[in-house]
Amino acid sequence: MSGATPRPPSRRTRMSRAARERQMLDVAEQVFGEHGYQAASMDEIAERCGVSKPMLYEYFGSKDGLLVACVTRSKAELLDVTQKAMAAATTPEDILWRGMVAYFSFIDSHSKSFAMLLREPTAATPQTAEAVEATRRQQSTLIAGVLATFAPSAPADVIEAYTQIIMGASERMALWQTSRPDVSAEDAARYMTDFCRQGLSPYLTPAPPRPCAEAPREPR
Amino acid sequence: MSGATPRPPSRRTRMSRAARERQMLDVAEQVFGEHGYQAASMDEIAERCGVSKPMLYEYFGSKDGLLVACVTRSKAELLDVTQKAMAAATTPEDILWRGMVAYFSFIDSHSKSFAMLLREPTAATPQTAEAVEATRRQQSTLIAGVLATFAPSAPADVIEAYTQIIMGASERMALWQTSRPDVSAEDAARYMTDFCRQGLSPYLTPAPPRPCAEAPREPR
DNA sequence: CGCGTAACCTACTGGGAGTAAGTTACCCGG
DNA sequence: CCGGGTAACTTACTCCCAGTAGGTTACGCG
Repeated sequence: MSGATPRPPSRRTRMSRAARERQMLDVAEQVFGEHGYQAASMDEIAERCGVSKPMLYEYFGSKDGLLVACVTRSKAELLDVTQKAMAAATTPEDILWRGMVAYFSFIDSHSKSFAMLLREPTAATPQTAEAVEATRRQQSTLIAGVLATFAPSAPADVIEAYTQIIMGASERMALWQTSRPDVSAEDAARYMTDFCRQGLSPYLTPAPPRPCAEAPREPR
Repeated sequence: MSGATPRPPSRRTRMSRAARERQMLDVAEQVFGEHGYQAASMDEIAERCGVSKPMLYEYFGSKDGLLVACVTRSKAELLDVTQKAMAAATTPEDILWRGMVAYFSFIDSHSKSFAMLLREPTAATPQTAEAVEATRRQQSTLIAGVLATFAPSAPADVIEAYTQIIMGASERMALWQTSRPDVSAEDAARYMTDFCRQGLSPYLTPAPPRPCAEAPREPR
């Protein structure tokens, strides 16, 4: 590697497409994370790559395409991490626990950029929204699978609803965790698994004024 | 156009500031809801108001300011609706139930624009993010209050975490509900309250392989 | 009736997304 | 070593839209 010396100025290093794309995704993820999608400019991303703007368009088509590519890469990484974590589990509860820890750890390490993804989905075109939604679907499938194992007696609509609940709760929890440095990924995972397992019941008063007959009825 | 306009040419009605502002907010809420924040153009909003763009800037300062004003108005409305609903309740469970129904009903009726708010928070400036976050804080306060009543024995960190969980779950549930016409606001509320009350425990297998000693530990 | 002011306008600037068309460096077969 | 083909890269634009400067009209009111 004679010319691979890390010198930013003067000498422009010409890169292979694959390498340049990877670098662009790294830079884009960072810039999007710093300013948010809308405020990030393609010129800035190009400049930080040491390259001119049309290259970005050559490789990713549009600003939106660049975001989609970032999302897609993260999605793959997240899926990989969570699946690997869950594969090591034995009981359903353990699956849930390990999955949650993996999820919160992942977001913890990618916090800035991933928080952006969670809050800024529909940036411009439906394309982006679709990519983010695809990530959710992927996670949903995973969760729904766990739920089905966890609760084989639950009807489909309840599984679906609870999957959504868990998705939303996890995302909010992740966002909250990034703003609370004293809350570790394990803490977040524990809150989630505890809540999923029993809800509020551990804290209910021992003699609750809860006539089950007239309460908003049981899940059918 | 060839003069086929349904309204007479001199119809340019001059309005009081208050009335015009209200109209602008109505139109903006609709346009933002239709296209999303980023894709919505100030020119279109102005045109639909039958007014020119600088008027919008005169009254709201910026595109962002307009969004913030929309959010603020919706926030007040939502708070009003949920508080009124909860005031009529008797037991803590009833509070939760009524609050949830009110929340989902509100979003159901404002679906397009409110879904936009839920998914598109950090549009441009921190100002907008702040306004949306303020709405969340308001709701969080409400929820945390209910939780404290519901579960007086729960420690503060659990209350905080569970509040976030419920917030996130509700938002996701609301989004899901808008895409599922067969799910009513009451259905959504029922899923939520059931999950909050007991989590997954009703569906757990009667003889669960759950050694509590090594399981991710209980909420402290 | 005229005068102050608030509602409203036309016509512009500026910045960033996206593009057309040209230039340079690297690889590879003679 | 040498051309030439192609992939990496550039300059220099266009267009669209947020935001603005400054002027114009209509309404209330003394």
